[in-house]
Amino acid sequence: AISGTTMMTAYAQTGHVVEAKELFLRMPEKTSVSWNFMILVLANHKELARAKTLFDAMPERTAYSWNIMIQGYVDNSRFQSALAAFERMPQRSTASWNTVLAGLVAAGHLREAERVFEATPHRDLHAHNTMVSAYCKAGALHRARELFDETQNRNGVTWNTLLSGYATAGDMARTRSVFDKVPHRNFVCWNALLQAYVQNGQLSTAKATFDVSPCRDVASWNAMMQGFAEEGQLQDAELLFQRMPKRDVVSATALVVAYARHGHITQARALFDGLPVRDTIAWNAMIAAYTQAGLALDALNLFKVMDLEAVPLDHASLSSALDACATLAALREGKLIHSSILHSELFHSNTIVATSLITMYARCARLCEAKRAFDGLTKRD
RNA sequence: CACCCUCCUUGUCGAC
Repeated sequence: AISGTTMMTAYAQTGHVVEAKELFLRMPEKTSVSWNFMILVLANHKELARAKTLFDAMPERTAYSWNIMIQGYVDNSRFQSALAAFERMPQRSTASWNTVLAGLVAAGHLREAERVFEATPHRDLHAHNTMVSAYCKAGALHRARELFDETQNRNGVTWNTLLSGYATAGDMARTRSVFDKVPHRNFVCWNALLQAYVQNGQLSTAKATFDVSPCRDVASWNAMMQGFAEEGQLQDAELLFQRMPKRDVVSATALVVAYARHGHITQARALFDGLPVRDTIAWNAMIAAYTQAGLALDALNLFKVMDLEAVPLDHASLSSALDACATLAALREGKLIHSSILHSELFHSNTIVATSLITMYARCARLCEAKRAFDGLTKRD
């Protein structure tokens, strides 16, 4: 017999969240694994409030359960809640420390991250890798290198992190020398080198790397295609897209954006409509394409469809939609979006969304004033 | 004890 927990896991992994939920509720004896797993599913689907309710209702919370909640808060940029949970939990595992560390890094709090790193009882390889990555993101490559040198038992992630750090900083000499020293180059490593050349405008070297790479996957093809697109070589990008052995939603989104940037908005939309899988970023890209083409009404309409189809919104979706409202001076629509933001409680502390909200209200207010002034004028006449 | 949570590469947006 298949256990309920196994069945539930299978449902959730195939995207059948509702079925997983029902099964969980019907399970006569809920195991600790099933509780944790249900919380994980809810947290991953941005249903943090429900996850929290379940978390509170659990008979026995392990460090694992706490870690899921902390990660959920981090994913939703609720860093205060993450820290609060971290401080409240009875015993912290290494994963707890690492989750909080990664959360602080994601929030851009390097000093705090350093403090947590120092305080971590068991600083494992994950923690080291997270900090190397943090220094790279902050442009502190010297510190990244020092920590890299101090790190025992480096793995592929450690090497790849430093390599990408140099690449982002535009230091191709060090990027290359790190690459040459990597003990076992994996797919990420080769792709990181490829991307390094792409993002530093060395498309022909990128191409050469691509051609000799023993590790070519969909990410390699996508990176090359994006390189052509960014150089304005739309036809080459298109050709690559057609020749790719495998395409995913990333490939298609990149081409949608490329079409749009070249003014081919209809082609972009056709490609978008034909996608078998459309994630949040794909929708955002299409909406932004309309906005940037000055087609604010199309942008707003597509946003409404996105919302209707229950695609998870993020700060970029909301920001684009609000920008469209601003352009159209659509105060009513803007207010609707605003209230749904307040209702969802997901974007309260998001500065990007807040900025778009202010812009929208400012623009509408100005127009309203203008309209009032105009009305006043006609009445006088 | 094992399992499930934490780190690296490709697509959208990010306020002088």
